[in-house]
Amino acid sequence: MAASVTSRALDLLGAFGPEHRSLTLSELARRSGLPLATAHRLVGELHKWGALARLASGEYVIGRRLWDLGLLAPVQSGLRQAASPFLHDLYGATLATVHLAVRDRVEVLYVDRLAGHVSVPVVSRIGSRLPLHATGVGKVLLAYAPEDVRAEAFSRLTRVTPYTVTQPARLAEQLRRVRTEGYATTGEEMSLGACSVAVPVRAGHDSVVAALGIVVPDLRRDKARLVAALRVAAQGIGRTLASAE
Amino acid sequence: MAASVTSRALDLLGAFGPEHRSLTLSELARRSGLPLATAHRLVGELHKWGALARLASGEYVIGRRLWDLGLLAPVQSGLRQAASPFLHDLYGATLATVHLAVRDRVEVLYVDRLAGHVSVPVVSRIGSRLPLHATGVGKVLLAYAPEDVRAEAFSRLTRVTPYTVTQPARLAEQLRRVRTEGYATTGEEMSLGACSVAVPVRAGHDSVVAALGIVVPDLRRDKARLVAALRVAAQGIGRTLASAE
DNA sequence: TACTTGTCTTCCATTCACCGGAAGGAGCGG
DNA sequence: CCGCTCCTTCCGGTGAATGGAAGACAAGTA
Repeated sequence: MAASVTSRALDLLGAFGPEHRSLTLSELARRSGLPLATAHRLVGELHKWGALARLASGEYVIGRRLWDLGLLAPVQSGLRQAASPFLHDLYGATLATVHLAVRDRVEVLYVDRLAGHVSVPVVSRIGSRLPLHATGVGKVLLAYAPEDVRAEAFSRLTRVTPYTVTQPARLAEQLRRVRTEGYATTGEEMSLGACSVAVPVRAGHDSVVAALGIVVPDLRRDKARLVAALRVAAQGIGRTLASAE
Repeated sequence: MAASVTSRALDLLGAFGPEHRSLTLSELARRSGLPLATAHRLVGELHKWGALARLASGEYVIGRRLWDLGLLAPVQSGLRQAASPFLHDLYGATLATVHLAVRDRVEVLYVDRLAGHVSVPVVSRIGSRLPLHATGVGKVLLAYAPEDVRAEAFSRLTRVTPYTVTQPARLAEQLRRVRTEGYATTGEEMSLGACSVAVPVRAGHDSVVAALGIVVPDLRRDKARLVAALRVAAQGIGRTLASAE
């Protein structure tokens, strides 16, 4: 119950999220469970320092100083740096939305993303987390995940669209094919009108450290070419990672 | 002098910077001017919440939770979104490092960046700030900045390389040419071996809202082509911004 | 082994900064 | 004008933050 000032201030920051990018003072107080007067004082300090900024409307948003700080976080920074040029190549070759993702516990965490002009409906953003079973990169990461993670993921096969795979047996079969074929696909399982292909990114020879995927409106056309392009890029990333130790 | 707990905790976070991505507890205490015991306790709270993470070596780094939060900051998010595909096009056309920057007071703030395989020595990163007078995008932003900003910038023409323009008269002449010609160039003024070209990005017809630039090893070759490609991209971004209101 | 020098961690009595109810102000819609 | 919601300010009691001191640990030196 003991609530230190620090944790209270942090809880105020925690009230923000992808769905709540801007909040009024009273919303902040409500969402963090603090008395209005207390929230007011703490928000004032956060604002003074630059952790929060205030819109013309009076609502608060995450400030630029936190943006700066966040960019310093070593969240897969080696991976992102190594991958960057290959993502562009891949975009150039496919003109599709490109995704680089890692597994964070039982979710997909998108660490980089590259959107094209003609965008199919894509939900992901850099930093967003999605279920492992409903995305291409997620299936790849799940296929090579340890047993306990797979068990946990199978216990929460939520339906997102009518096409989401929610039958454990069918998903297990798909994962088996991912391991033998070396790539995963989805068809409108996360978002209607969007299909995806993804391949694993390996550091050295064994471990899968990330997944590389693209989102396209239709897969029937030239899946083979897309898979080939993905493989070239994934291998390039892997080599870069290996050479950088 | 009165140092509230909140501001102290924030000061601990502020001890991190591009040059100091990982810090030991004692470094944190020193850099923030806090007694070791106090720093220890506060860092513990920040760590528990996920604002800081701890490396195997025992050093602290910015944690993933702050990374998440930072991504929520509305730092030119409209601009970044509108520009993204055009940056890729520009990279495809030039294979050079591409920069999108805005002016933050008297500095250049890089809001997006796209690096190629063969990278010339480039100092910038997303989120980094550099002086206005020593970079291509900086000169563009300075050329269209209000009078007081220009005055302030002229009062601090620091030398970065032997080629940095530090004479006010010469810089003023260059800015005049930026306005008449519509583009700015630099030659090893920020970093040896790196030249740059940049053009303004206009929303609607008048105001310059950002600058778009590329960095190449040599400019003598095909400056005209590069400027043309930059202009196409900048116009595209401007149109997208205008159509999105 | 004993000593040095640097880390990090824990403890606890003092005190001072945080707390939050209450009251006042500002804006809005009926 | 009243009622509603939001934001801001005030202030006395009190419990959470403070930081010196002491101990634990590791690495380097003689």
